[in-house]
Amino acid sequence: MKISTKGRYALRMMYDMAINSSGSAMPLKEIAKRQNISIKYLEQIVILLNRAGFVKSVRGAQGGYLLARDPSEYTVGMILRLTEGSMAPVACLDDDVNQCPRAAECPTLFVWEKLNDAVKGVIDNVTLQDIIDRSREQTIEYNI
Amino acid sequence: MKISTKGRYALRMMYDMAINSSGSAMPLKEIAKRQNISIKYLEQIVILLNRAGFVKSVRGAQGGYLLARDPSEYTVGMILRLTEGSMAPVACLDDDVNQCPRAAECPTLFVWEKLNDAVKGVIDNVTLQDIIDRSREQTIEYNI
DNA sequence: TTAAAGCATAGTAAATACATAGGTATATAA
DNA sequence: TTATATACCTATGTATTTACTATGCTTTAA
Repeated sequence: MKISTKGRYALRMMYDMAINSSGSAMPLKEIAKRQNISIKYLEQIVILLNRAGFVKSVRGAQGGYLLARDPSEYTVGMILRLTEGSMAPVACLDDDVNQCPRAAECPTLFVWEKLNDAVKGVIDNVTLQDIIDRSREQTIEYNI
Repeated sequence: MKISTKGRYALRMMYDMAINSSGSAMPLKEIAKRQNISIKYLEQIVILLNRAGFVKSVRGAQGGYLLARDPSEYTVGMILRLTEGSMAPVACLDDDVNQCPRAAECPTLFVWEKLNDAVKGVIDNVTLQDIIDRSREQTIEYNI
């Protein structure tokens, strides 16, 4: 039940772009340095964000990445599902393909449904903007 | 973020013991047959439940396993944590050992804390008895 | 034209998931 | 007392996933 580095790094990367780039493209090299993550690994993760249209890429020298939308338009759930795959606790809640033939009699299904709802309740209601706001508050506390 | 077969099978095994054994020990062979799970795999899982005192074993012919306590005394969380390990979404919430040195400045920590609380809110508040009650209701619906 | 960036694909070591296999120990029933 | 049924224990195997690393190509601003 762990979230892998892929999802966590994607979130940190988008957070980093949001707070550090001001209109111009942010090269992965700098994100990798600030976040202390292998640039080569980030390259593989950002390609998912790019293909999904979550970030825009600028090729060539002085290039890099930019958020495609306002931070308030990305939920944590969007980013995690894209990178981690489904966030459902069991495969039978993923989609119709993995439907279990025993679902109707499954005595534990309601537990997984409750768990799924609880997870969704969090990840679909926290946005990148919320993370930014929260980190600003933390910084202020430190400056007192 | 998936729950593995180990945790799910442990839950099904304990549920099976609860509803099918009436005082006498239930052999794994029968549980394996009813639940359609490899008996050899169940053996490895039940050993965890046994060592933790969740079930009692009866050796020899006519032997098997019994729940050690009333179904209402087992939460889903107890069973999952025993078999799956920690249910926290990130390692830094597991224990003091995995504490991240950046925790104080971590912009995403509050998200993982909320997620952890949401998961705990479900798995620590659903008991084996709840699963039994719910499955009885389902059966009744079918008999209408 | 060159350097800095993104883009694409492959490789790899370690861990994890999901079992299977084969044997030993113990208790019951014939 | 012997056969059988069960728990118990340890090892092995295979596929997949995780978390990277490596190599090389393409694009573009300066």
